[in-house]
Amino acid sequence: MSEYTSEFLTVLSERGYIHQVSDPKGLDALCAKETVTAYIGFDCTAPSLHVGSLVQIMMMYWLQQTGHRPIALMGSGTTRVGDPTGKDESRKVLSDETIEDNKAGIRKVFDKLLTFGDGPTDALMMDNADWLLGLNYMNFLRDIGRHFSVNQMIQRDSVRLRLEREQHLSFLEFNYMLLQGYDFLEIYNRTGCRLQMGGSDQWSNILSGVDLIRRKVAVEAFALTSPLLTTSSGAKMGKTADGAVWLNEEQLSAYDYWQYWRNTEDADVERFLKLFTILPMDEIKRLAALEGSEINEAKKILATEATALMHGRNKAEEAAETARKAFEEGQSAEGLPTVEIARSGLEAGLGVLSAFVLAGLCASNGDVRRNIKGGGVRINDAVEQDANRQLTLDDVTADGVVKLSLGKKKHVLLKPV
RNA sequence: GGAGGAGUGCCCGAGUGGCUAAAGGGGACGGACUGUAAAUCCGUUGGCUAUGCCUACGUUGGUUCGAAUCCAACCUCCUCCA
Repeated sequence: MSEYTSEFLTVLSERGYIHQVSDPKGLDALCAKETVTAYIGFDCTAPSLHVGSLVQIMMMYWLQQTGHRPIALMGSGTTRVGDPTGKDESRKVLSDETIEDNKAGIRKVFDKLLTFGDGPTDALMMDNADWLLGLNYMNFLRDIGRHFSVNQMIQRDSVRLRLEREQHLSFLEFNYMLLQGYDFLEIYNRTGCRLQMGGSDQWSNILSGVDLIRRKVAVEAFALTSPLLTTSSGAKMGKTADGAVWLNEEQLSAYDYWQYWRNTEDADVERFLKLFTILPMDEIKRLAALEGSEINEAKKILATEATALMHGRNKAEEAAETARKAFEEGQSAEGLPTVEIARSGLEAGLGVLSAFVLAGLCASNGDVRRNIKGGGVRINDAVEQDANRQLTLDDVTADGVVKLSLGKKKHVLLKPV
């Protein structure tokens, strides 16, 4: 199934976005014939999406680029229920207000990559709260529930595995596929959308919508999932020491975002170039052919291109330049993350411990002490071994800052104001 | 409704009266080696106004000189039966 005729599926396929498609030939024919509307759902559990969702976002980008219409579905309705799919039972109950705030933050990402509007291929933003919150249980059971076969539902991997291992499965979880299926039907009715995409873990939920649409309105709908991404050494994408790699600049600076991609493992470079940049394929092949330390060139391009998509070309170039100065010339370039402190505080003397905590480099004074002991703490590029060292105005460099470093990669400039 | 089991640090998981800020593993962070990579090796991994003090083993109370460890009640989760 590697040969597609439609531009959309060809691009997705050669760039590695496709894990499973419900009816490859049928979908391919549809995409080649007409403007297809497709949607992906996002829950509003955090104020920003992170790189874990980036594959899905990029699929929407390519959908629009190849002449189709994407719909970003905000799952603020399902978020109010709480997605039970995660194994952690300790999920917070989010207030309506928080969910609305989160939704606002998440929308920003889509504005960067998709063109919204009323044209035939302009993207749409929808919210399942609009139809889920007012749902009447009896009506839902009668109109939607009747079309779901429990016999089939328990065949789904997500359910079957739980049952086979005699693990608990709540009725709420069991219902989740109905809700998501209903979303698909509702969106089809409103927009004629016939394709739902998502991560591979969403496969069975998407199929339930495909089935529902067939039963309810006798139309063939399609499911397309992307592979679950891990790094070559098996770690989940998007997790770092400080938490998730957020897409919004309020949560993660463009510089840090650039650094995240710059530190990609060798083995992932080609895959990530295809998935997370929009560079042409022959350019990617050229970069992927680099070996040894030359791979670093490919990583820099990956970082700059990926950052440009999220934060704009200027911010990406700045981040690249800052990194070049900091790492290749050893200067304390201006673009490094900067924390402002009161000049009076420095005059009085500021302890190293406090300084590193203040700068956000360490979690606690003890954390700083440990790193001092381990030789990982530097002030203005000089290793500091005295935990009682006081920073004063004498430590301010010609650039008007004090450069604090933790390890070789993390730098923060303290700027007295 | 009945019977049984479980809740330990970021996660998994030992511990069943003092030697326990709590084995071991994972993860993470720092160091060495490199290419701001991987692998490997070494170190660290509750907080503080720090030779001491405080907080911590689901919650609350109790027994005890002393409890993560014993007792009681409660909460939560799980399994089986109905």
